[in-house]
Amino acid sequence: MREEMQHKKLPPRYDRTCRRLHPSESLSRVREGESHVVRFKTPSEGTTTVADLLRGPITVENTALDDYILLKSDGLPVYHLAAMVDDHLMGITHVLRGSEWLPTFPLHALIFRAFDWEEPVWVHLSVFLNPSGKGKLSKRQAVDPKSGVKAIHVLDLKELAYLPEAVVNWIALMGWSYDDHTELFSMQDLIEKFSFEKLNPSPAAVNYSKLEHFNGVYIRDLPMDELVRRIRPYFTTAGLEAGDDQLLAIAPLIQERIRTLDEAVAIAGFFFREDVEPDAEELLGKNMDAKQSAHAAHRSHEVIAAQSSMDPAIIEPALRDLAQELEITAGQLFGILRLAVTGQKVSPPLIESMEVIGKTKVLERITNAIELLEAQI
RNA sequence: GCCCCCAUCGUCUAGGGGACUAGGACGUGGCCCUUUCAAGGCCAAGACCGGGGUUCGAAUCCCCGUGGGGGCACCA
Repeated sequence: MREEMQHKKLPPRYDRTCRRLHPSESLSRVREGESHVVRFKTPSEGTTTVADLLRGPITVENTALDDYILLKSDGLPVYHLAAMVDDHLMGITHVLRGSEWLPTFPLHALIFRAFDWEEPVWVHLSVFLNPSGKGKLSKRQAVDPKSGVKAIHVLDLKELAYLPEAVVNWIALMGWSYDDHTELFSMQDLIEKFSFEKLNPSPAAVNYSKLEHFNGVYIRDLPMDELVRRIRPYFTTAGLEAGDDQLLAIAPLIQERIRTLDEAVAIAGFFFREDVEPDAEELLGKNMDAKQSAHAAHRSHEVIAAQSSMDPAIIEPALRDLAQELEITAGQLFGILRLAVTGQKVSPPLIESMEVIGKTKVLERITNAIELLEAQI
């Protein structure tokens, strides 16, 4: 069968001009070099029923179907033909694909039937929608915090410092569930527990906050040395020289505080910087003025300097005693020291952090803070 | 416009005629713990899209609306 050159305005479908040509005429016109394509001779009446594992039988009027092109005028097959032949030749038993393929599903089944091939089991999965639930999640969508859209490509997700196991778990639970309460699945669990019956045919909006949650769960579940291995690259990228011993020391301090791996640098970068630069105003203790704060810092310096070790079991009681002596709360005192030592208002546990940083550097940083405070008096 | 698919808390979902006062998770709010932030514990608010049927009985089955999604190439 071949197609005449026609230039109708937006024909909804092929008008079947050449459908009734005798094969011998088609053949001779092809031999004369006439441009042609090969189409599927779709039944002109009746209905076609195809079966999807999740959606049951789907019936369409054959009149709604076109005589689809199978071989293009350049002789190459279109996807519809090529993929079906390929699947058959490879002995594919189950075809799992996105529901956007539903409209061409009848054609695909018809091709199998025309060849008298055994049809595979067809499963049309639900599509992922944007976080807003409006529109299909675009594969090419770039990271866009405004719309809540980040990325869906695994490489992008990795770039965003998500753990592969968290991503797997997250995606597995979109459009599929195991029961009414189990949420954590390793790849091995999924291999064992996955079943077609529990697949959900309705579209699902992606929920990145749930990915964050899973990521936190998996980070907390990591053995310490593994956590070190995973966060190390982010320190390197940030230009911070972090030894494994040091990273191993801080890992327990940050493990339950980070939701993505790159946050390790933001929360713990101060461990590896030569100096910290606390904001002078933030250095003030809660409800305290510069003079009181400077005095507290000064006394802390003396107390810490006097200790034989940076062991938290020794430092913490000493500092608590000091707070009592200064008639301020431990929270007030720790607040000042936190800024002084870490340069941050939010940090890993202070006393433990000081131990990792070491006495010399801690005292240096406190001295620096005292200067900043005294300048404000 | 035409065709197809889908429809339970804001989101992901459990549910497949009575077990539903509709369960879990994320998120949100509150409380506890606490040197900050987290983590953890406890509590709370929060849904069966609407209307008709079927049935002794519907979140569950059927129909019609409505809404959402997808597709209408000599791309894949």
